[in-house]
Amino acid sequence: MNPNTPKDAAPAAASNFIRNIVEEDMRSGKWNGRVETRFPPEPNGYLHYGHAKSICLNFGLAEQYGGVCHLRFDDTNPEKEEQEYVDSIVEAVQWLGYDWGQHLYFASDYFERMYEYAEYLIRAGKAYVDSLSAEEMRAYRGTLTEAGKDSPFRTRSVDENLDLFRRMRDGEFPDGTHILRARIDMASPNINLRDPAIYRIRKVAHHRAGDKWCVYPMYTFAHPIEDAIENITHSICTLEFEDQRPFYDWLLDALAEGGHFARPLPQQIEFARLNLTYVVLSKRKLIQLVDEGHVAGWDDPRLPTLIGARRRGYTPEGFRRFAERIGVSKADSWIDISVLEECMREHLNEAAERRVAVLDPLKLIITNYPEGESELCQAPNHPLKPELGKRDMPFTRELWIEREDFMEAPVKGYHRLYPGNMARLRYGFVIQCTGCEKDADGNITAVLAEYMPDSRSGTPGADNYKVKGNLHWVSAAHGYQAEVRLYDRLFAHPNPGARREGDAEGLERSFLDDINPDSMRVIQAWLEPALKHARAEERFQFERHGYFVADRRDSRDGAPVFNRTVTLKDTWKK
RNA sequence: UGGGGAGUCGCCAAGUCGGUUAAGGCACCGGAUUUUGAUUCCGGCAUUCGAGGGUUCGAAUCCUUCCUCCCCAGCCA
Repeated sequence: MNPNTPKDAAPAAASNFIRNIVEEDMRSGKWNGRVETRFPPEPNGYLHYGHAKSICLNFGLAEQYGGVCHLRFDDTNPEKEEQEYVDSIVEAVQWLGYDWGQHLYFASDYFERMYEYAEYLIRAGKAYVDSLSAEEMRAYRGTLTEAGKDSPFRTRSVDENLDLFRRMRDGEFPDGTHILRARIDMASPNINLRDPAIYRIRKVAHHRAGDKWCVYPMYTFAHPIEDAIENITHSICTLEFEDQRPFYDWLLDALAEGGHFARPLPQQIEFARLNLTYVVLSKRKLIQLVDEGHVAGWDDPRLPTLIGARRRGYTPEGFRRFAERIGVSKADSWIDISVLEECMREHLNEAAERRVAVLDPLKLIITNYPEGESELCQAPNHPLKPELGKRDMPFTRELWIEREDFMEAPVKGYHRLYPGNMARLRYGFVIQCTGCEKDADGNITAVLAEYMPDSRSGTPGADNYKVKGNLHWVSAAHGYQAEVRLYDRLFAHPNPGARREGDAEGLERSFLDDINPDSMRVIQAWLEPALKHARAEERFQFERHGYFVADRRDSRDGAPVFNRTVTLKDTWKK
């Protein structure tokens, strides 16, 4: 086995409570070995890192147990949903590498059946049309500690309810005048069971159904039905829906009793949503960041959207690795963003070819190297994969090196360039620093050094010199300048907008106050010639710096623009 | 003060129908290799499971009291 193969290249699936449920169902034969899950986004926004966890969970489960996972759009609220979001979601899930096959569904395609089920509920005495106003309904609902009371319309006859509901559908009433409610228990300690609303009048065109409907089902009513229609076995959602599970079961049970669905019925299972430090994931905050121009758009590489992550250079494999690493449970937890970053590094370390870039250039003059001459040095494209070959890097008298690779007065432990010290120019020669040049203000303008002609990498003499320092370089005569964007975390605080110790009483913080002013630095870097031909979205490790990707929007043929995905780990404390 | 959840190492997280030393990962700390101060490799890292009481030969696992945190009163999802 290749010693460089990461130990978790093919990680054994760790046990978690959802896998346990599925495995128990497999053992008991509850579903005859079938596993069918679904990722059910509402098309009212862009997918973010939190969705990635859910996508990996649902599709991953299907993948692991030989089942299928549906991509289903929960488009029951025409006022918020748009086709644009459907398209972006499809693209994002595909980008993550998941395939739903033929199983692309829309809740709106079930509207007819949902309507029929609603009528069935009315006929079964399990639903009624209420004509209270929204405010009255709220008042009748009671509070967390007080029971609610029955609406005066709760006792309407089946015929009257049916008549009213049909007229709601036919558009006879304005929005908000009537509503269909499940008839359960206004005194239930679970507020979600106090006759929840299941169908409302909304005279709005739907992005797919057009003008066909003026009554739309509520999530509470629609979701269980969608699951049942699609024969979902395990309906996985986040914790805040836990209180709704009794209604989920009540509804499907009622429909099963009426012969509309066969048992066993889908099982709702809740898990804790993702919380990440240094990141905001709430839809409202993301919209604000975009609308107020704090970032350049929904695909800004600093945004935690999947479309942003893609531009940033994050990889689908990295997200999958991340999902597996953080696990699934019901405990509220905060994952440090560095875990995600490390997952990206791990994948990129395997996947990305190496290149050289000088981000903060300082001239290095090899005083004993002839002017006007050059020779080719060979640099491996990937140290872990020799089969990827090597490329040429021209070596000349004048080179660009990193400004931080020289110190006139070195600090303790520094082992790069300083007067008298030897270091290796990676893939080139060992040099000995002889001094530096300065301008009138004392700024260092060039480093001077002599090279050891017999120390060339790859030759027998290369090992004659034992040096600790190893620096990268680009020939001043052959390299070229290009735009590189150095991205960093969007927020400078782990919990943006949260109160801090020592905050004055009553001080209100906004997450916007915690925006990192250095979240993006645009520089002109010196790049090695081979980088000129990078294709959009091609990823590289810029040696000793980090991972970079050719921007998919702004790169041009022969002129790629690079985005920094994530830095390399650096145990040398500056 | 109603209901529903959750509390196991710095961060995640197994284990929860009681049974020898409380999985694993990440982080961290060594040490080895290394032409990336990267990677890789080896080693270390909870007498303790939110707290107290109890049952038991034996408890993170059972009982009990308490504490903390999260969610629910949209005609949103």
